[in-house]
Amino acid sequence: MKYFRSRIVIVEDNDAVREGFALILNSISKYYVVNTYDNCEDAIKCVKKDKPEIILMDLELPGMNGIQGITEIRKIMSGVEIIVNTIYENSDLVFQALCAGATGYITKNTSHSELLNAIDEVVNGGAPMSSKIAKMVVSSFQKNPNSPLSARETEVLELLSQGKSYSLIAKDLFITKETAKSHIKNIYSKLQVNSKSEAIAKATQERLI
Amino acid sequence: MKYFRSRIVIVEDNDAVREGFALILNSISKYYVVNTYDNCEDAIKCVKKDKPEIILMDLELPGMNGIQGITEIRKIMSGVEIIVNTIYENSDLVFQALCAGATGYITKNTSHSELLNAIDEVVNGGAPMSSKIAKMVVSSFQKNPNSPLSARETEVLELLSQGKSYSLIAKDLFITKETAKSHIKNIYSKLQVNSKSEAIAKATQERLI
DNA sequence: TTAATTATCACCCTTTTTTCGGTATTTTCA
DNA sequence: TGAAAATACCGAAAAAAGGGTGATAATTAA
Repeated sequence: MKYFRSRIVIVEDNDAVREGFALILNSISKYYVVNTYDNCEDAIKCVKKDKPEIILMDLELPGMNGIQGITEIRKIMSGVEIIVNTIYENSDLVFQALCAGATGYITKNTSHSELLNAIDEVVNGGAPMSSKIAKMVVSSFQKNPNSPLSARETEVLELLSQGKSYSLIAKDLFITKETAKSHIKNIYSKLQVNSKSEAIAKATQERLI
Repeated sequence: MKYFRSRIVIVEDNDAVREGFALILNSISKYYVVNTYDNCEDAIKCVKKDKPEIILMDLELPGMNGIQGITEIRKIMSGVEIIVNTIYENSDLVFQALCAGATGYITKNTSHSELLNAIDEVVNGGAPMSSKIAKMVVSSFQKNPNSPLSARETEVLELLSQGKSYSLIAKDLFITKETAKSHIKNIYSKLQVNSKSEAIAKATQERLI
């Protein structure tokens, strides 16, 4: 049981939506809307004074965009939980927001009660997001099943990505350095790259490892 | 609206739990439990015949473990949705399961109705998981705020991880190749590594980039 | 407000590693 | 019975790593 109201800041450029959220949240005893902003810049300036536990944040804002905003706010208050609330359900944006430090990502077609649930989830250490977003996030972990590489080559690539040299890879796989070299040459030609780090970059992008 | 019952397979070694699930699911018109197994090996053998859309899978099983099981099943039926249902809420296991191809991960303290919700979520293209798991997954995207590297060094490391050579990095940052080299040397000493790919591996592990 | 430290930039030389271009045998599997 | 994969070797050229040095700006600590 929480004894204090959760301090919430809202960053949202649509006046009606922003004021609406504030009204709803303030009507519930466990929440307390400290401040609301229609742009990131002002929110960043005041975040130290506002000391919110949770920030409800739109991404499409005039001036600084939401992703940069999240990054900046995180630099100032690393502990704050940021829930993105946007109309966009674009995979790049989702990953950018999460990487920048968002805890949750919910789209604007969700109902008010779901928004309240999302806030509760965050308070309880969760990471609220729509099913579709969750699926995208989970998919990003999964290997590409159509790898052009053979099993052995994948094994070699795995070791490469662990930072191992030719000699170490050879030792690990009980083959000669020259053989490791051969495998790597084939990997490069299949992935159309010509260095270890390029191979790792491509393999990571295409989730071959 | 779905017109056909979702074909479900259950892999769970506890007889009571397994039969319980099957009974509950079969009592609901939109589900149909094709088969149940108390081990991975048998499930793998029959997955082609069973043609499930969804597999409900325990991880602690006699014989082959659940992670390997997921990998094998995915090789045979790449489209099947696998929901892990286990008592363990260990981060390594979660990531291993997701990487191996699990779509959802729910722990065994969730109620039956939540389990049913999870199945529905999967049917509708979602990725069900508990708040705590979701938070772990989301956290895995977020940068480590306590990086030992300077801003410039992080920039260089970012380019390194994109597979760029010394000369390309220098060109991108409008510095000489020798300066890029200096930065890289410093990065190596701070991360205690001695090659590009080791640096990338360490940076990825510690989420410095 | 200094003094000290850190960050950024830049150069040189040597050694090691990697890359590129080949060739070639054996094993495995469809 | 082929084709692909895995194994192994060689030499030249290019890139990276290891060891230094040093200047200037910026930031932090005393």
